[in-house]
Amino acid sequence: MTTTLADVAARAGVSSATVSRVLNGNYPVADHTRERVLRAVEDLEYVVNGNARALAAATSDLVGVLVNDVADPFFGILASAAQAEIARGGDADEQGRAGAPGGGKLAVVCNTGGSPEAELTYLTLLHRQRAAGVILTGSAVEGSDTDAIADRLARLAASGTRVVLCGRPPLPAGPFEEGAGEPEGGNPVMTLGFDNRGGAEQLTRHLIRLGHRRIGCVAGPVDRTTTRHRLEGHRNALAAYGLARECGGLTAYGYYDRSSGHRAARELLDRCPGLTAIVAANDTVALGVIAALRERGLQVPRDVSVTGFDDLPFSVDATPALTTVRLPLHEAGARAGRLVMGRETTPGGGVALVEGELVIRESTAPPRES
Amino acid sequence: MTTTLADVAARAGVSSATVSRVLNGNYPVADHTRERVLRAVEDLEYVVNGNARALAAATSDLVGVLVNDVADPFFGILASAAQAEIARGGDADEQGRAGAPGGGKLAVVCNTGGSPEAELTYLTLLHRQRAAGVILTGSAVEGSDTDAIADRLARLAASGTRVVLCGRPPLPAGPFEEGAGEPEGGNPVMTLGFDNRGGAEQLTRHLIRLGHRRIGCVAGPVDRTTTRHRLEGHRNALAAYGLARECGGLTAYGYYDRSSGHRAARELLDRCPGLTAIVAANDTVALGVIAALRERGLQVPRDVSVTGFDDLPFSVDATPALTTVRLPLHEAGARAGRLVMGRETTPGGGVALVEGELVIRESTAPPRES
DNA sequence: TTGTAGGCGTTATCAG
DNA sequence: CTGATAACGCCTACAA
Repeated sequence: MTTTLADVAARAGVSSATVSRVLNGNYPVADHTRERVLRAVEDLEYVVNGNARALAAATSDLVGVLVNDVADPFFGILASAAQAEIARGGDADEQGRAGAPGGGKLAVVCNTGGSPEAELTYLTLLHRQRAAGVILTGSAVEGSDTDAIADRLARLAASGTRVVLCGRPPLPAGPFEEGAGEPEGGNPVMTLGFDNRGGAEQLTRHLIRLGHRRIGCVAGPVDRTTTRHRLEGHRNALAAYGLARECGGLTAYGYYDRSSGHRAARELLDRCPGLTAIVAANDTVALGVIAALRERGLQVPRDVSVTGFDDLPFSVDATPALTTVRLPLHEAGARAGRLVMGRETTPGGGVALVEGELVIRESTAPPRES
Repeated sequence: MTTTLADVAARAGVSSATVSRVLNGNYPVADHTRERVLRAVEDLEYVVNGNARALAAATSDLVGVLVNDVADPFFGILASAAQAEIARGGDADEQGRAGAPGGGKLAVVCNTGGSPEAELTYLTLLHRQRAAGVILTGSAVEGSDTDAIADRLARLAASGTRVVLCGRPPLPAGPFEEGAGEPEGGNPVMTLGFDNRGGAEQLTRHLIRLGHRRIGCVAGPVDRTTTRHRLEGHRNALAAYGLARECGGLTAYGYYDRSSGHRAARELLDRCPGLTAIVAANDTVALGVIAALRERGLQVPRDVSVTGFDDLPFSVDATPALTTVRLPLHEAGARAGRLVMGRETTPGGGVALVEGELVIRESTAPPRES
């Protein structure tokens, strides 16, 4: 049926071992022999069986990149940067030979839809395939399968797969990783976190300094870590200025998408018409908020100031251009890629924090004199 | 080291064959035996080796989705929809048993950056892994590796992998597929094309009917099929109104991104200050065009009308909201997913065309009286 | 430099 | 229903 190494060997008049050596280039082979083999490969249109190879060599060149939503540029940028770095090659250990031309590995991005079950499913599949590495991006859902996921990640790492968490809190230290070392022949789980708390706090402080006193907040889904952290940052700022009580109830939850922002803004406006500013869960949500405001005849930032988060590419083109916190998504993705390839390591404790930068544009201004 | 089927078998006091049967659930096994086996699997935290399985069973549950750029929502939406459909399960042939919980297959999206070499690399890797299916999205580069890619696709299909082209022209009929049947035990290569030509023509006609006579065009990269088709549609409309000569030279090429649109618009403006409308390669490019216009003190649509293409989610939030052609990306992706799972077939000849729909919003208006 | 042979972890085919 | 025992296609000591 399909042509195998043996077929190629037969046609080239050599042993299958020789063909293997030619293909992997990790053993000396006489030039003329090599040529004969390569010609046979061409003639037969031979394609190595990756599964057989992985089985025999006990190594794989698959790296999984799990994201909440590929359709969301936030993850798209992260994934794209990671992918480029992974494909680049130059792995720390197994330098030189590797399946992919160029020496790099094959990054496959898996769309989890933010569902813990889907994450688990993909993690299992990747484990089955004995993936070389896994990057898990995006906020985790608190509760439900947290333990199961942590468990699976720990096992993946223990079995030699390199695991990187990006934009998600580090795993709680398990029984094995109390010391500085790695758990028994495995790799440590590395973490690249985003400073969501700090970023959110900057945003709200900016608003308060501008003179705002009644600030609403459109948060993400309740059960996600990112939501909680951004909310904490917001509340920290509020508390620092003694505004906790005044704005405490002005929070509406929703998804990280435009329509949620739209809906939540209307809800907030109904609840508190005196609002002068709204902090959105992210840029996409902010767009929805602005649309809702406009529909009510409110101008941004004249009547209401609005902030985003992430600084996605479109934010500068929005009208008005969004005041937001820039997360270096591209760099973070690239760094995660390098980490998973073992080409770089996290400084200490396996946890690095990526800072956000306040970007002030046109969607925020002092509240109107009233 | 890692626990295998044999380990589980030993612990459960059965043969490895029995364990395999329990795990796959495709053969009758006594209840108490099954339980014992499952307990052993739990205890040992056993994870099947996907490679060994794929090797022995000669089947894989990997489906590759190749995209030009994950960071671009156009592809993100396509990939996300396809992924959902692929994970859903319910494969035509191998119903019931399948590696992934839920019966579906594992969709992995591969970022090619639009480079033919990267496409080839991924295709090769997928072929190596004996992928169950491949969806290739986005425009093809004309020239260079076209033949190599077509060849590889044909071979993939011939070897049983289901191949779907989405948003890309069909493969030239090879020597084998002249008849209606499939090439010798393989699958046909199915195509889901977008009506780029028709969409572009509608856009330009809309502009002309509005009264525009000097229409510029910011096209995509010269060598891509999508670019060529959209340009053809544009020129068809121009020709239909006898405007071909007048606007013939008003075309600037660039990438499908914002900054290219920005640069190209300035170039066009310098070349022809009398321009009253600009047709952009897609929505993202249109955003750049609008930004450039604004920097020159030109208002959209009062001074210059602008159109996009694709109708990505952000287009309705742009200022002014973009007049564009909506491509049903989500549906197309889902359909491609169903096709690659063999759950649906293309009507006739393996080629289906997806129509775009003209969406008129605020970025176009009649030219100013001058 | 090249060939031989054993093994990687599963599935599938036969008996029992 | 369950247990041996061949494949599956490739890699890699070990020999020559």
